Amino acid sequence: MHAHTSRKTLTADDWADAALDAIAEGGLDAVAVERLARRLGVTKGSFYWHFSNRKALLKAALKRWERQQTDDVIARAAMETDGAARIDRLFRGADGSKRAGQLYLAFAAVAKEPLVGAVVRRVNQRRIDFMVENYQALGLEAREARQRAVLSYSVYLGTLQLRRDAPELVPSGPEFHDYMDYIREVLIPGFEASGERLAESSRHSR
Amino acid sequence: MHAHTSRKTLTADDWADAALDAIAEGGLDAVAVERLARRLGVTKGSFYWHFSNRKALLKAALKRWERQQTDDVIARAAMETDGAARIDRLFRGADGSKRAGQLYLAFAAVAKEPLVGAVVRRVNQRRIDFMVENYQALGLEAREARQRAVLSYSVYLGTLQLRRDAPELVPSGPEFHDYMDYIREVLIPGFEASGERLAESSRHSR
DNA sequence: TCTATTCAATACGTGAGCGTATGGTAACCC
DNA sequence: GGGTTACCATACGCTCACGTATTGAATAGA
Repeated sequence: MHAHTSRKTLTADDWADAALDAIAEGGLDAVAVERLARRLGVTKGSFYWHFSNRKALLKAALKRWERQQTDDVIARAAMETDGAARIDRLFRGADGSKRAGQLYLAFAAVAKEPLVGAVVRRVNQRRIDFMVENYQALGLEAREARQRAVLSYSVYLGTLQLRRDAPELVPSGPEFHDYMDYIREVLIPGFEASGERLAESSRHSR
Repeated sequence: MHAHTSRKTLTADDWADAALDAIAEGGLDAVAVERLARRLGVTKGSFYWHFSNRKALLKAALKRWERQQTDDVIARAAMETDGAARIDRLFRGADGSKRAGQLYLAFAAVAKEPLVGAVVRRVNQRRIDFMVENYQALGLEAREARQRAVLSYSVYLGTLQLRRDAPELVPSGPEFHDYMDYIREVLIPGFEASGERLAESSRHSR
């Protein structure tokens, strides 16, 4: 179950990953040296050899997280050919990795700490910039591309939040695809629901 | 500056309000008995007379918050005549009270605590239900009304989050009204931008 | 084999926060 | 005015977490 049975000696990255896991599950407070040590099957003695203090661990964890959530995610999405598919891919990511969402929310919750806040701002910045590019690639001029990007990203964040705080409220199961189609229809210009089963909806003329 | 100069003796509600203030500013961890006491100009002795323990204070604070964020907010929005105006009002509320937003995010961040989580779920439930009613009042049938309600509420939450974590990214100043009009146009069926100044936008045909 | 380096265990000191116990002081009641 | 009640202060013990200091063991290199 635990990973500490594989290698016999720990690295700084092992600690950083453990910190990220802890944050995802229990928030920033869960990053407690002794608790992580127990989790890794060692004691504090190990930790203070790899890091000078708790803050250094946080920096390392934040660094890893930032890379994963910008370069990596964007690189993966950039593999799609057109802007619409990229936007769609980012949205699917929201549903996909639960850990990623938990991590963002946990970090964002303590964005008041300057160390964390700076990284959170950069992550948001890069994500939205990427969104803007995608919308521009779809033919929108700068101003509207930015509006749509911000709105889309807000939907992303809000869905993340709602799925965590009240999962029973967000459509799932058979209604899930309908809901996703509706979102795409609203947020992706030129998108039309495949099945066209939203007969009387989407036009409010009643 | 502080309010403790007005009355000479504290009440349980004073403590609950102080707790809510602390949560809004510093998260749940900021609810520390001794710190609140200093803030109120007294010592722990006072606290443990009004409450049996910290948990009891949290319960009281949550109770107050739940009422404020459901009954009160909804009652105020219900004063509007039609559904569109009500939805619009709820969105304005997001921009209005900063404290309310901070409070929601702070509570939601610790929704894992059963005590908090139950309340957060109820608050979300009632808000979304109210949204659904409004969309139904606009002529949408149940299924689509729910989809739109969830999406709108997600936008609400996401904007809240984004305004806190990266305020420079969300349109403000002169662009703010344009952005709000865009949001309304997307989320409120039958809405058309008043000034019609979105000449070449809002139709992606370029 | 001897030794330096790497990694970890143990023991200790400090501070913050919770909760308890007990004492103090006004106001009010009779 | 003596006593009860409401409200608060002070002092104490406990736990948890951070960080330091010191010791221990394994491994690699010479």
